[in-house]
Amino acid sequence: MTLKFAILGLLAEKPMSGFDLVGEFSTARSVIWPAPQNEVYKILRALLAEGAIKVAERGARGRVVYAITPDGQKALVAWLGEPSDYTMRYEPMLKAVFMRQAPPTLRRKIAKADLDFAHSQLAALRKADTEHKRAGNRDNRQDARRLVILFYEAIEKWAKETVE
Amino acid sequence: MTLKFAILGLLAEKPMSGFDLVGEFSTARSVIWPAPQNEVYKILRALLAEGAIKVAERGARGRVVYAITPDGQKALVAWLGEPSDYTMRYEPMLKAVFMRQAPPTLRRKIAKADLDFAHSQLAALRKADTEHKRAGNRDNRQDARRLVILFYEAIEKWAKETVE
DNA sequence: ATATCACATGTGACTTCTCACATGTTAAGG
DNA sequence: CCTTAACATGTGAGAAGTCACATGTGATAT
Repeated sequence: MTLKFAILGLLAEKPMSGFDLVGEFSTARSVIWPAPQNEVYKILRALLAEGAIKVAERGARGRVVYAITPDGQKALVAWLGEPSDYTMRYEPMLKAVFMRQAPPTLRRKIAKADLDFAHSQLAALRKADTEHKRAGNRDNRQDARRLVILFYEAIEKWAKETVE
Repeated sequence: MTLKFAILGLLAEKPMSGFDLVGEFSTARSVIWPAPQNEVYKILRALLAEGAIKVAERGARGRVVYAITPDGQKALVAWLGEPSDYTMRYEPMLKAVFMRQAPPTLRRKIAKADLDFAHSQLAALRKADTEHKRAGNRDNRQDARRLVILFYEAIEKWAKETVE
């Protein structure tokens, strides 16, 4: 059900088509909550059926742009207000739990990979940050970007300690 | 498939029954990778079928204790060596992305809840840390605990900034 | 013109996950 | 003894997520 609200949240920011949404989930943002192309269209149909979104525009090549409805807005805020599920699924963290089962060389290799990934993400996030500031348009994602930056800095710190 | 290795990893630390494993996944550790009771038994049957684990002991009330086999050890290390999937599923982080869709009061409420949760987790983790140090037995989980502590400290920092 | 590629959505089979319920066994207390 | 609670595993239905493939359309470059 969480993915449903991820899609609804994106549509609350601006109207988009299924194709656009697939793009959102397959790039930088996919890191926070992944979604196969398939699911996106399925959920759009469901959201449409329950009246949370509506067809805003029909374009070329069968393109359908959806926009959030007032009902959808309400549903999104209601979800935000509900107590969160604090369980996490993050493979690198699970691997850390069992790392000691592997020889030191492998442990260092794993930490190195995590470090590289954290660096690439941090670079992208910081670039997005400065670009948003330069553009000066209001930025709905600043809270999240801050959180994700802190998150990868934590990974970075851990990985550095572990590589040594 | 990740859950399979979570179970295999736990059995690599010490032999356990399905019931024991269910307990592992429903307390502190569940926070890293959740598993319904149901799945645990199903995966145990699968692991047994592929020879990654074996029956180590049969106890009262139908209790079956499983232990990892050399093949299982190999499979675990092979999994550790594979490139990680860096996609994350963590609802609080997703909510942060769409937070600005909610009024400031609600935003503060969400951040407060995250802060409280981070605090409770940090307290538990630090307690486990000092206990392990006092006991002095070798600690397979120290890397992971360090990572999780850094993670919750990041959450804590973000939540504090956001509550203000 | 027409070939090619990016755009755009869809279907079906399969695995994993979740929820709810069902069943039998031993330990422990009154 | 006998009830109760914790121990221990299991089944089945349905939702959500994954993988691979299929289909059609419009832009653009040769």
